[in-house]
Amino acid sequence: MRERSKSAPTTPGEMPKAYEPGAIEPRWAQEWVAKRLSTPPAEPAQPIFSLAIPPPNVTGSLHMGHMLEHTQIDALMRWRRMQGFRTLWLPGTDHAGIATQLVVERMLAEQGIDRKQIGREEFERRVWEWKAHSGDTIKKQMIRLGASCDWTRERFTLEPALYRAVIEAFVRLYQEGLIYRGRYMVNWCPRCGTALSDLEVEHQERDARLYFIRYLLADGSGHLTIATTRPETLLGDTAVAVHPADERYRQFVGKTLRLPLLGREIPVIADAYVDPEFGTGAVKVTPAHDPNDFAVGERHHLPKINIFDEAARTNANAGPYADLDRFEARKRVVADLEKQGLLERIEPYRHAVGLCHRCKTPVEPRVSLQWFCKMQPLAEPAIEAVERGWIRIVPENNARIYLHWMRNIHDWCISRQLWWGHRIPVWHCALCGEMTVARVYPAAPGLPPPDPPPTTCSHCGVPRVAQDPDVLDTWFSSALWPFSTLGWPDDTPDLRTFYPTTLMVNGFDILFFWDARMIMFGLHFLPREKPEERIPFRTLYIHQIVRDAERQKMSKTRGNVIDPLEVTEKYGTDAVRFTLAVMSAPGTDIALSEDRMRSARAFANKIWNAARLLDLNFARLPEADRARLAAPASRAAAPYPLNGGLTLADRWLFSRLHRVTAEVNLALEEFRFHEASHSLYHFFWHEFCDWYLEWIKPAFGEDKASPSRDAAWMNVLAAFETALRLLHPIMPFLTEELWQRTFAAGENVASLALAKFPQANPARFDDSAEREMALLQEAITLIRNIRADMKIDARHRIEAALGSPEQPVLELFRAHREEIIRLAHLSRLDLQEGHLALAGGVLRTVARFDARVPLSDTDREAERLRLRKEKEKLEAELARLHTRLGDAEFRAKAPAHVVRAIERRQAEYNTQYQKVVALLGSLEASR
RNA sequence: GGGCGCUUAGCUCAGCGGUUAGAGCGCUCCCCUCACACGGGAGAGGUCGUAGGUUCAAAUCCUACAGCGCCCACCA
Repeated sequence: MRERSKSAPTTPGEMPKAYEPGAIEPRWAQEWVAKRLSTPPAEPAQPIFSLAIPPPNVTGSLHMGHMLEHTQIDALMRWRRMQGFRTLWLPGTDHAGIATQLVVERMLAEQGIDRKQIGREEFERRVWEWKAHSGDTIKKQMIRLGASCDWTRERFTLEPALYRAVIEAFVRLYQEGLIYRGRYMVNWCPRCGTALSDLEVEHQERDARLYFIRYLLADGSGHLTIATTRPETLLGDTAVAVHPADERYRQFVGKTLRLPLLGREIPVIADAYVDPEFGTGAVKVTPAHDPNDFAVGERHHLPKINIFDEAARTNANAGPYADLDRFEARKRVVADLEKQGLLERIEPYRHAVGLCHRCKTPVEPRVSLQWFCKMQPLAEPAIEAVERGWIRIVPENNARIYLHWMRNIHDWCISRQLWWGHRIPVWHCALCGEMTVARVYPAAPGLPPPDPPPTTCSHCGVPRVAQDPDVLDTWFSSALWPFSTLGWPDDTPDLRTFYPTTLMVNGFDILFFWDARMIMFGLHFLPREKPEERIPFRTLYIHQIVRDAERQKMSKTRGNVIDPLEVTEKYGTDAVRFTLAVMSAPGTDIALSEDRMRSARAFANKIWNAARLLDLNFARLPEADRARLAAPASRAAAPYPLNGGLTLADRWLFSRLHRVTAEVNLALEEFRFHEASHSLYHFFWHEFCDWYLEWIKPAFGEDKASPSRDAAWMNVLAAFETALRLLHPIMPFLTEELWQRTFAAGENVASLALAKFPQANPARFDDSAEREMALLQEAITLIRNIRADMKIDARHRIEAALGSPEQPVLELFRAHREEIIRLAHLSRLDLQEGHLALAGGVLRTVARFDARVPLSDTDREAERLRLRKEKEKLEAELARLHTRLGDAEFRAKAPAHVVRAIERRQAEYNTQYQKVVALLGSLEASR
């Protein structure tokens, strides 16, 4: 049934010494795609786990932020898929209107080409060219990362089907009266030549100046001084405003001022918007170039004088200052004011400047004709969906941020004066000025035919209509993504099966841009009875922000991106994935460091070599034994008992394995990738490799067939294979390679990616095995400790003695004498009942036993100092515990188990303390 | 102006009410022991930003302060 990989090494005993990701990872990446492992199977009955990718912008290639996002999504996808969910990770890309247009414009600029020279059609053709290139790069990167997407369902926001969804959404909202067109003040980017939404304006604190300018009264009876940060806009002033209750200026209200430089007469008006505390308490009013002044102008019916063109250069209204850049105009205006003695003073002033989110040009508020989407009616259900828990937001404090924003939402400017995007499907009549709406989109097979573009006005019938030149904000199409990609507006099987999607994963930076709007549009457009079935996703998980070494945010426009392919090639995909996962603690940022990647690479290598150790020994077994021991049936039987009972090491290992399994499952449930990774790292390296493999080496090294050899092999292979499964969601390549090599034969799945994810069995938790193993480890460590402190050559075997007054402890040591001898590198081990005497050696003592190494030339002084220190520490600790236990309130109020634990500890410390005192005594006596 | 977050070992960060506070890297000492020097073994290193408070008990909860960062916002 399954098809064994031809490329995987098949001969045991031939593994390279080090893990070579470059030779292994690309092979599996290709094979997973070729075999379509990530296309959800057809059976409809299974539980669904679906996610629509946050479509990367086709502005270039993927950066580390994407890699973090994709690593987390992929880990969850693989985990759920292995758990038997019918998973769909739907991939795709975003046309990213303004961002992509900017990239192509910059590219053309390098060739000295302006987009206006080549025209709209040719420009769009060039952008499509670029899109093909960028989209291809992105897909390759994702495949290389191992992203388990269903590539048969790949989407792009500007492809015909999604174009159609956008047009459908627009037309419906328009017909419902939720989309309107009007002349309002909007944020305008003079470089991009387009309107922006409020969200696309980035505020940045900057040092600026506050100019105090005199406006003379027309009757020559005096002057008013105003303060402004933008003196050049006085060219468009149509009033000066003061607060109605401001005594200082009461006499001025209603009088006429002469506008400096231009001499135009303007009134002094009273408006409560003015803050008497700021500046001089008098404000120049420029209704065409400031949002507040715009509102004042509306209230007072002031004329709006526009002094700038689309590129924020002064126009004819600026009189002698016409045809200047806005900053040049400022210089000239200030210089002339100074010359005329109208500039009182300049103060340094720090304030926020609005910048274009994409190109960082200072935004110019501008009155223009734009399209808007009414938000309040859409926001109400979106608030309810989160308040009532239909959508869970993780980490949950993001829900508060979301709700706060939603409750204060403003209408959304959705039109952009760009060429790259979905054209607004509205035709304007040259004669009557009315609008004609039509469902026009690119025709394609499988789609209903679009409306023909209107040729006559639907109102007056005159054949002089032209399509609105604007395109839609790129986030308009993004807002439809979770359902447009599944076939909406048609009621497709995919939409019925996978919507609402189970999960959305993205960064905080697009919570408002995207998540909020998906929720609003999903709730609005899905033709389903219950609102909880209309939501676009059931859980929204907000991931960390990846920063560079200087803790700067990584972003395409900032240009400080680390190419994921570069580090992937250097350290291996799995190592980078593990690094990202292990640093993914919720609510924190990730300052990516190469140190961590190196350590993750070492981890991969460690696992590789654990496999190699098994492989080398396994290779010596007869082939029939190998087939039998590695067979799925053998692993299913593990842990395999020997002579009716498991060895301590196996009880311990499987106890730990099941606990780690529980930890990993729980951590992934809660998006705690760092906990899952830590558990796996610690288990694999420090428990499985450092202790377990060392412990059992002699057993599985046996050549001769025996029940003990078989038991050892079955157990170690089963544990190792389970651990590979556990690690697969985070390190898919390494685990797949190792699994295919040893375990795939006889399995009915083609890949580890389709194998079953382990489930913890609490019956395997074995406290006594863990306690006993801890005692043995403590004994071995204690002897190694003496060796290291006494500078005993690591190659030299020595004698040692262990003594304990407790029979069970001695029994344990006796039963594992061989392991202690081997792991502490001894030539001989004596076991004695009771405490050990110093007897001319070095004696170390812990609560339940003593260890002694006979030595003639020990450094007694150093040993004495060490003991002194230990004694002091114990005294301090005992004093603390004594006070604690002497506190009646503590005994009365603390839970019984806490009191008992402290009493136990006190008893242990006491024993220890007495032994240390005695030891110190004998050391000093023999001095 | 609001809102949110951070301050724990030299560095980067976990832990967020109950044993002697952890990890990775770095550092010190020993070892190329037949899986791995991307390794093994053993260590050193922290009064958990400051000051109060709550509690039997506080890195962990509360308050204030200091420093750092982010988001939102129409005071020119």
